[in-house]
Amino acid sequence: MSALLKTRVEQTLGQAIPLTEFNAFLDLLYSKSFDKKSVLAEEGKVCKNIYFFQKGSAYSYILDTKAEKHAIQFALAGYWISDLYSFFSGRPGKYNIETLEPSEVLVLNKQQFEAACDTIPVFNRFFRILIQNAYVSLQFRLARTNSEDAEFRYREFSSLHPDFVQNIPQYLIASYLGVKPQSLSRIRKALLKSSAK
Amino acid sequence: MSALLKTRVEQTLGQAIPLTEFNAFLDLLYSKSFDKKSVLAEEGKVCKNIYFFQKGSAYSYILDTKAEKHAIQFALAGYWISDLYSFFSGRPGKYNIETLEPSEVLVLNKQQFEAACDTIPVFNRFFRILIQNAYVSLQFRLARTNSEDAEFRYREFSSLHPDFVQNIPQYLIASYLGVKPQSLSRIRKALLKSSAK
DNA sequence: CGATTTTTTGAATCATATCAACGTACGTGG
DNA sequence: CCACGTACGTTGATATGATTCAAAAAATCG
Repeated sequence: MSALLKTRVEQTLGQAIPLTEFNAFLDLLYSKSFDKKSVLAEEGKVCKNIYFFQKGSAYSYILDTKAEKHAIQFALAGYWISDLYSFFSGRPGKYNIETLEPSEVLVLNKQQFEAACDTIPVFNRFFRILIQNAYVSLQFRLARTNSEDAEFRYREFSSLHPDFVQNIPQYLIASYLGVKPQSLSRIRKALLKSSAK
Repeated sequence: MSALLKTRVEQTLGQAIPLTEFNAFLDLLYSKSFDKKSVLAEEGKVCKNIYFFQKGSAYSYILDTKAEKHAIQFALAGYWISDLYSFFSGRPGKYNIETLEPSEVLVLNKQQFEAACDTIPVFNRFFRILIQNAYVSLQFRLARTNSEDAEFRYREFSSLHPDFVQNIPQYLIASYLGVKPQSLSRIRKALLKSSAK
């Protein structure tokens, strides 16, 4: 029984979920531990699972034409992470997912996912909302990248995701925000100065 | 009967679709004409339709904190456009959609959409793929914005979407690519020069 | 502890934005 | 059908935010 998972699913759905349904869902997941730097998904390979983090953290990234990493998404305890495109389409993924710490995750694979959607209507809805949310947050992020400068984006990110700022290395946050680590370091310095006054 | 729609749906699905199923789907859509600059969706209002363009063109955009427009998506004949987030969630939208020319579109509203998903399994799959594609192309776009310079992005955009370059005003393409119109003008000039040699 | 990774700092450079002006095209009413 | 106004595109000069290169300082890990 994972209280964290239940809470999070209910938050996503915006409604309470009967315990019987939740337990039916829980039966479809299995628990797994990963070392630091474990690879949960790899570019070019089909991503067969969705991961729910109970402990630890991970991030997904893409390699650009110069083989540089660009952080796409972060997951801490209570977050889902996957290459949803590859997972849903069954096509080779474009992203990599790696743990940042030793982690405990619940794994949902494609067959069980389909079983959950087919047999538990509320989970059909849940996963539709999951991809919607992913889509919306991407749209928002792109709009911000195109319209605000790096300092604005970092401030917004900090207030929206203080947990990420606490737990994710700064060079990955920089990458997520679309700036170089050196620039983020300078931005933070400037913010500290101005808030000190 | 819209041959264009049938072709496009089959392309998206990657499979042929029986004529009976297609006609059942077509019955759920209705055709409508719009003047230039018609508003198909508006920020703050629930977007109740998905639009398929038979003729004409449109674009969706978001307003940033400085009230500047940022193009999100374009639609020419053969393309779908909507505020999918608002459409699926039933929540107020964050985007605006406006025609660029007098247009003829097929309209699918939420009830008919749900009817299509419930009664025609292949359309359930179709719409799931539609949002997946939207999600994937956004991910790709964000990765590019964060990793490549404006000239690269424009060249890639031109080769990927020559139809957009032909039919969409340059200042909107600039906005879509996350640069100012003046900069795109200079980029094009530089490209013309280098290709002339 | 030593080794590696991450963060900071400085100086120079670069890409894109900004401001301002002018040219061009388009379509709308006279 | 032409003229006029508005929207769009181009160009130049300058400003600015962010990158790059290089190196040192700080933090983390085995």
